[in-house]
Amino acid sequence: MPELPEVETVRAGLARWVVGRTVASVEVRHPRAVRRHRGGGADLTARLTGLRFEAASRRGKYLWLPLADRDGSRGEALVGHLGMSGQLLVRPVDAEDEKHLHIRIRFVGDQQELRFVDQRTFGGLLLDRLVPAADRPEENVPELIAHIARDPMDPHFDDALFTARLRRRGSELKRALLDQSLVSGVGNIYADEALWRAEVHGARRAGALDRATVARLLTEVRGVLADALQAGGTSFDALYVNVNGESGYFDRSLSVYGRDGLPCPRCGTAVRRIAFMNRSSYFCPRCQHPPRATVRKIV
DNA sequence: TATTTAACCTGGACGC
DNA sequence: TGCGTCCAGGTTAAAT
Repeated sequence: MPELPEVETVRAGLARWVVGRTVASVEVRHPRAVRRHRGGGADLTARLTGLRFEAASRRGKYLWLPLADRDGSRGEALVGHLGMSGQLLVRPVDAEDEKHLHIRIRFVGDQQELRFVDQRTFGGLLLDRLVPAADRPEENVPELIAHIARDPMDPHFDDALFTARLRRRGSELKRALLDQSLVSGVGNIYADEALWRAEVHGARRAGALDRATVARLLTEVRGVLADALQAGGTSFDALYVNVNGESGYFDRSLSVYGRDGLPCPRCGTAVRRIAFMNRSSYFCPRCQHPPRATVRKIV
């Protein structure tokens, strides 16, 4: 499923294939794909047609394409989230429709079109107003995601601020890592991988971590994201904005995620799976010693 | 206010 | 083969 590295690969594809093009038509085929657009599909279609995409931006797992208005002024963007199974594909206009094709955008004088395809429809597109970023007013972000923190790959990510905010949290560490208002772009898979690399158990209290541990964790979060981004980049195909909405190309590099019962690559101890937040967490019980309460719960 | 839970959704895997 | 159940997980509204 798309996390930061996958979304960044999509953003790079959009920057190459979509930026500079003017929307000729929009077809919304599934209302759920535009459920977060206040005016619905007809409104999105009417307001987007005739506008030109100026850039391709990203924060965490959100993408947006700022629009040049008809009079040249800026103010809105097409915002997208891929959810768990969403794909943004650039396809020839005569290519067969995908089974779960929900939105089609055609461009003026172009034989390729942008398609939003999403099996589980957790993702979607909307048109949103751009507002100044809270920490850097010269930078615009869609209003919808103004509350989301920068991701650790962002050059303006503030390590000291993150450390301070994390250490004020009373919740478990993994829950904090998945909180997009604290740090964006980290999902269930890469949270588990980063925690394993840092040799920290996700059930530890965030507020109980010392600064050195937080620094080590942040380094490993960046490391796992960078590795995944590199893997995503190597599979990039020129025709598709993103070849693979299903996770896959980073699978070979996963150390604990999805490896219940298999040996930890570092110490050989069997990897454990526990239920957490209605999903699964994977960890090495030797490298990542659980806090006492968790030991009681999983034994 | 801060934190936690449940719901949304589809298709593959699995058990019977 | 067919049916029912479980599972995957990002986001957010609702509940605690």
